[in-house]
Amino acid sequence: MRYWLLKSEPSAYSIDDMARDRTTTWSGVRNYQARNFMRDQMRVGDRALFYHSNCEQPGIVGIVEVCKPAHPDESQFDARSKYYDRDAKRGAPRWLNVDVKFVRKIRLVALDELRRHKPLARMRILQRGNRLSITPVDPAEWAFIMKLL
DNA sequence: GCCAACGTTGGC
DNA sequence: GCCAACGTTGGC
Repeated sequence: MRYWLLKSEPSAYSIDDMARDRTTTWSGVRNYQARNFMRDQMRVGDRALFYHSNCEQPGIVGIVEVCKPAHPDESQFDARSKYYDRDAKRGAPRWLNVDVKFVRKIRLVALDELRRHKPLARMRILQRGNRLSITPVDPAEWAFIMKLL
């Protein structure tokens, strides 16, 4: 089993939305590296940190679990969606998504707190210029964060 | 709102 | 295949 970090802008989809919905389709990912993580490495049962980005208090706010493996992202076929991709075909979908289910909310572990912990220094989220919305989390990093809670 | 960093596009 | 231009991300 692997560990992940999933970014979401709370103005678009927050941990409270996740808690209300219980499960959600992680659609709208339009980056090949992130897609490949979902397609090639994410498995049902993998756990992920739910991270609020581009907001007043960026940081980790919850835990979710992969509950359905990668399948075609429906929004790529929807001409009215901002995620529409005219080059994507039903027979050859370009974009995939997994589904995730809510596990629990946690206290905010803010970005600046993460930065203060040496064992977390290599986390992708802390590297400058990081933009990937799905990143692997090392098991040791995961364990360290769980102890902070 | 600014702007650095990054991924993608497209002309050549 | 190179690389400049462009659009997006996301912390500040």
